[in-house]
Parts: sequence; structure tokens; C-alpha cells
Amino acid sequence: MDLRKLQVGGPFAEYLMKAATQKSFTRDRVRIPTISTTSLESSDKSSSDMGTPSSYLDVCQAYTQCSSSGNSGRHSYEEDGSEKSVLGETDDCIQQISGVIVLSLVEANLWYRFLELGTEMIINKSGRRMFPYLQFSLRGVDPVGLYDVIFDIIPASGKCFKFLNNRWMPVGKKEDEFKNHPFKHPDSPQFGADWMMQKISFDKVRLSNKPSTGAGIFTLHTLQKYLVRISIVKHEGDDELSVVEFPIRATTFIAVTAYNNREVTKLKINSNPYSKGFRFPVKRVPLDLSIRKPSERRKNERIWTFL
DNA sequence: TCCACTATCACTTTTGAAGCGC
DNA sequence: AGCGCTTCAAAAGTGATAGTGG
Repeated sequence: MDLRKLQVGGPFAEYLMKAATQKSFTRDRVRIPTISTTSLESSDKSSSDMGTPSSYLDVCQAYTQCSSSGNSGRHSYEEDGSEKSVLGETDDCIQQISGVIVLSLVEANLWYRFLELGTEMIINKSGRRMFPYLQFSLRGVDPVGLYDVIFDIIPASGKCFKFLNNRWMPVGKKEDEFKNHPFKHPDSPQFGADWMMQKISFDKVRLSNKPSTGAGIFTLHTLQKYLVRISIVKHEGDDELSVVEFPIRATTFIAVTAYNNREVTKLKINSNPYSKGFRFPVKRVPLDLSIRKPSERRKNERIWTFL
């Protein structure tokens, strides 16, 4: 196994200890040593525009730099926070390689089509699902090792954005992030062999603009840029965890309360099954609101008039 | 006046309970 | 009684849009 081992301690250990007590972390076998071998000082923030006030994120970022330096990112970031596409060929899947672990994003083509337009994700009070949602497969993990798979969302830019002249422009400094709890996949912990046999999906994750304590609900600021990060945590022994981080550039998006780019809306309508109702131009006839049950209203008054 | 945000609408898909036959 | 299949209503999902408020 070529996983770099991390003697977990300090702020990262603090995070894991907290995480282990949360609802989304059902496992009680996570044990944290007291020796600290990771420190915030090791973080080289100049290499990334993903700075965040959260100590947990700082530590993860520092760790990411040593553990997943092999990521095959296809997008880079300009000084102003805007992304510079270096997308070349189109793939059925992309591979992010960290050590010997390979993460293959499902529907990578779709993600990149959105990315080229400037992905927008709707957020609302109750929490809106992501579309596309994150689904991937794993290779190269230890088949008999015990792993957790953890999803979280991190800032992708230090700026906030505005949609001007049909494109997203950085307009100022981003706001401080909400405290979000990373979301552990419900199948965790599971043996590596089991993880490799299935597609791992986080389709139930929701995005909100109001602080929430619900597992799998992430509170974000509108008009700020984020991306998804996956952590593969191996339970090495009683006092040791190995962590490999995969910040997935293809998932970079701007949180919005209403779509700004018509092209993004069109692509969502054409690719999301729930949006089929918007695929064909239809003159919608108002329903009779005096009939209280929606299903009865539909039965009585469904009139379709194609334009 | 502008624009981010919210509630509600009209649609589709998913889910789960109920009914039925074997 | 138990199982598998079908049916159908309710729940949950979507983007559109009009109204609100800072």
C-alpha cells in the first residue's frame, strides 16, 4: 500500500474527533492520538486560491499538497479568481490520481460542459440538490483495508462574483465561510474491495443559504465559487489514519439563488430528468385553484397546448 | 431603480402503500 | 401467510416567474 501515512493530531485530529461524534459519522471506532505531527505552519497558501478561515480546511489544504500532488487538474485559476480553462480533449471520465488511488468521475463530460459555461448551483432555504451530483468510482485502494469516504465543499476562490456581460466577473472579496460538517458516505466504513465494486454517489447532498445542522446539507454564500473535495480515510490501526484528498476541479460552481446564464439553464433542463417538463415549449393553462387537491386539479384541468 | 431572494406554480419522477393473484 | 407484480396517489424533485425588500 502506497498511501502516505498521517499521524493525526492537532487541528485535524480535533476535526476528526468532532466529526466522529456527529450524526453523519455513525462509526465509533475512530480513535485519535494525542501526538501532533501536522501543523498549520506547513501550509503553503500561496500555491492556491482556496484560502479559508477554517482551521480544519487549512490543515486539509496543507495535507492535500503532500498527499495528492499528482492530481491531473485541467483548470487553473487566475490571480483574480476566475478560472482559466485548459480543457483539451473530451473524456468519458477523468482520473484524479493520488499515490496509487485513482478517482474516476462519472458523467465527467457533463461536468465539463457545465464548467465551460460556468456551472451554477441553485441554493435555497430548505436545501437544493446538486445537479449534476457527484458520482465516482475508486481504484487502487487496499481491498482489505477499512475506508471512509467523505464529501465536503470548499471555497474555490477568494473573490465573490457578479454576472456581467454574459460572464462571471470577480467583484470583491468573498465573505467568511459558514461552518459546514463534512459528510461521510452512509456506507462508510467499508472495505476497499467493496468501495471499488460500486459507484460511489452523493446524490442526496443539498446546498443551502441558511445555516443548517442537517447531515449532508452545506451552507454556502451566494455568488461565491466552490468546489467539491472527496477525502478517502483509511483506518490503519488503533491510533493511525491515512487521508488522501481529491479536490475535484471539474465540480467548480458558483452558488446562486436563481440562474443567471441561460445556457446553463438550458443544459440543466436538457440533462436533468426532473426538468423534463421544461424541455418543450408549452402554453401552460392555469389550474382551477378552487379544487384543493393538486392531483384532482390535474385530472380535471390538464390541457396541453403546444405552441 | 436595481437585483438578490422567496414563495408559489405547473410540470415530471420517485416512492411506497394497497390490491390482487398465485 | 408469504411472495411478486401492478397500480396509483403522495411526496419530492425541477425551472419559471411574480412579488418583496434592502
